[in-house]
Amino acid sequence: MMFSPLSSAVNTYKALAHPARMRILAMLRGGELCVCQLIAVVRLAPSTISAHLVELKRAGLVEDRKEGKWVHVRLADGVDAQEVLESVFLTLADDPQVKADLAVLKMLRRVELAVLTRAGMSLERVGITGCCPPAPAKRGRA
Amino acid sequence: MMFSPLSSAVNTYKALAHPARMRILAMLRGGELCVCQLIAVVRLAPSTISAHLVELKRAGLVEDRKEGKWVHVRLADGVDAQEVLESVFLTLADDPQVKADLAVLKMLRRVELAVLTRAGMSLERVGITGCCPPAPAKRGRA
DNA sequence: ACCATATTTCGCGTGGTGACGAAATGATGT
DNA sequence: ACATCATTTCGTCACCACGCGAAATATGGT
Repeated sequence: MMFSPLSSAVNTYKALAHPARMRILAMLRGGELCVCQLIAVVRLAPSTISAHLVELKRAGLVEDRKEGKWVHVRLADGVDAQEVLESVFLTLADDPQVKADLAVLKMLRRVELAVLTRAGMSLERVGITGCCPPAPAKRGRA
Repeated sequence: MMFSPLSSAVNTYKALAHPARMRILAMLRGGELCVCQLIAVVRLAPSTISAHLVELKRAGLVEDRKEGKWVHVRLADGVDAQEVLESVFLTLADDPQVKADLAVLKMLRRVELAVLTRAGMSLERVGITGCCPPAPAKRGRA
């Protein structure tokens, strides 16, 4: 499909205008990731993450690749996207949430995908604790 | 208010993710404009344009200034915005809609604001014709 | 003071977005 | 063939964005 520069720019910015999608892009900066890893870090339902990825693909910002049981996602290498993404990453570099994501990711990369998925994409269950909510902490003691 | 880099970036992109707002920004590139001029070119209800301007102000992309009966809008000079806007303008430079807007604007700048507003912000009524819909053309003859 | 008028605010209808869980899909491994 | 399991699609719900016209606000002219 052919779109005017205006509407394709609008589509790009629409895709960027959501925290979860920005976090995903920031994580992909470090290289290709499995969808299950994104689910684990962003902590949204698989169906929700999937929808966000559809949006990012529609905007031409990411591409995916099926490898066996898993789907791997990476930043698109189109010139169009590249430029926008660079400016995105500059502002995001010192965001606390993004930094936390990258820290978790560093640990997560050492966990086999099979282990992660068998744990239901739960970070806690693969030994990565206290990253986002320090614990469920049902309201009771400190 | 203080926002994290992530959420302020999201807010910025949300503000950019609408054709009318992008067109407004592209027009402001050429310098300060009266709200009534924006209404005339974009052809949306005054209340709608006003709402879009509120959005752009919230995102820190534009500032306004009241001069007598009229409100003048200009691009914000914050460093944050400046950088994003430049990349926006590059992609928008050869968009047909944006180019048409700028052409209309060139003519509009020679029309006094009082004349424009007394014409109900109608381009046709100030002698600028055939820019967007070649004519109402109620469906009947060619 | 009063009227005209440029812009904003308000209220409302309509359509789209984002969340989820349940069900479908498609590839693996037994 | 069949069971398993990662991911997507679908249906649903709540909410927000965006359009408008009517009413409110504020400024200038008479």
